[in-house]
Amino acid sequence: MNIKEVGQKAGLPAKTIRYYEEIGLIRPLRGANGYRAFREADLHKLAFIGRARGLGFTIEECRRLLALYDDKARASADVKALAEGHLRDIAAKIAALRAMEATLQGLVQACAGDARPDCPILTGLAAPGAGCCD
Amino acid sequence: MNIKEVGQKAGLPAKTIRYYEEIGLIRPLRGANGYRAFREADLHKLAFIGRARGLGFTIEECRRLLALYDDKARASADVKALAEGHLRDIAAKIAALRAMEATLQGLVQACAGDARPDCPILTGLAAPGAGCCD
DNA sequence: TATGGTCCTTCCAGTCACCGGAAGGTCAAC
DNA sequence: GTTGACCTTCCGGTGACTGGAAGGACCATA
Repeated sequence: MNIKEVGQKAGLPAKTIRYYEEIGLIRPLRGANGYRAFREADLHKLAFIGRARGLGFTIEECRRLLALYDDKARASADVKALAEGHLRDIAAKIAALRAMEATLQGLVQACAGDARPDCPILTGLAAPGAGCCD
Repeated sequence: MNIKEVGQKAGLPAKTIRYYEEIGLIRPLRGANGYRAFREADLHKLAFIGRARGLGFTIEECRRLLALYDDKARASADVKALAEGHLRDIAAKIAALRAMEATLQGLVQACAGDARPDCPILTGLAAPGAGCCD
């Protein structure tokens, strides 16, 4: 398989796959013409990485997940710990975004949104608490 | 005011303030010794930027917010539109994170997390749908 | 056989919003 | 005069790619 074909099957752009090779996540063979030659195992690995990335795991976490996947003597507790750590990261990000959302929604609701210049959003940013509803 | 003092008052590290000058967000004066000399107006602006960044606005959005803040003939509708656009971005990010969280939670709950190698998290990543609960 | 189009390769640079550190100048206190 | 804390600029790195240029490879058709 050439890079484009494997990319289509794994749902990843060719550029990304080259990058994954560069950082040592995958090691495809090379043909006589210098083209990368992907086997089924490479495709499998790429799809695995793609799904892990889709769940928000970092590249380094993907690397560890792949190592655990390859390690037939792994303890599922190690995988679970990794995933739970990531779940905590996700929860923290959601909480931070929700806090932003709540504050900003308060400001937006107070803003008339007409042709006049008076704007609680700007005054709220200029001096929290003094403006309106921070 | 020197950079450290203004940084403490605005809640921003000196590095960040130098960066903001580099990209043209602020233009502090310079003393005879080459040190940046910050006025009250600079501090005000920096605090404004800091709060906007804290709400997740990008640097470019901060630039536009500052321009609107300086424009006494602005329409509050323009500010509101900017904020609402950002609110949509936030909502989209939250939705994406929640989707990740839900999927990952399903996998984590199915995982025994003991010393055995069997792991629905890994099989779920290796082949969605086949593994367990994707 | 020429030619065109689509693939492949590497390398370089850019993204975003900074952060760390090195090398060197300045200032205030003791 | 000598610390030590500040300031300056410049360079490089972060994460995970993405875009583009320059050049080689492959295949089908005229």
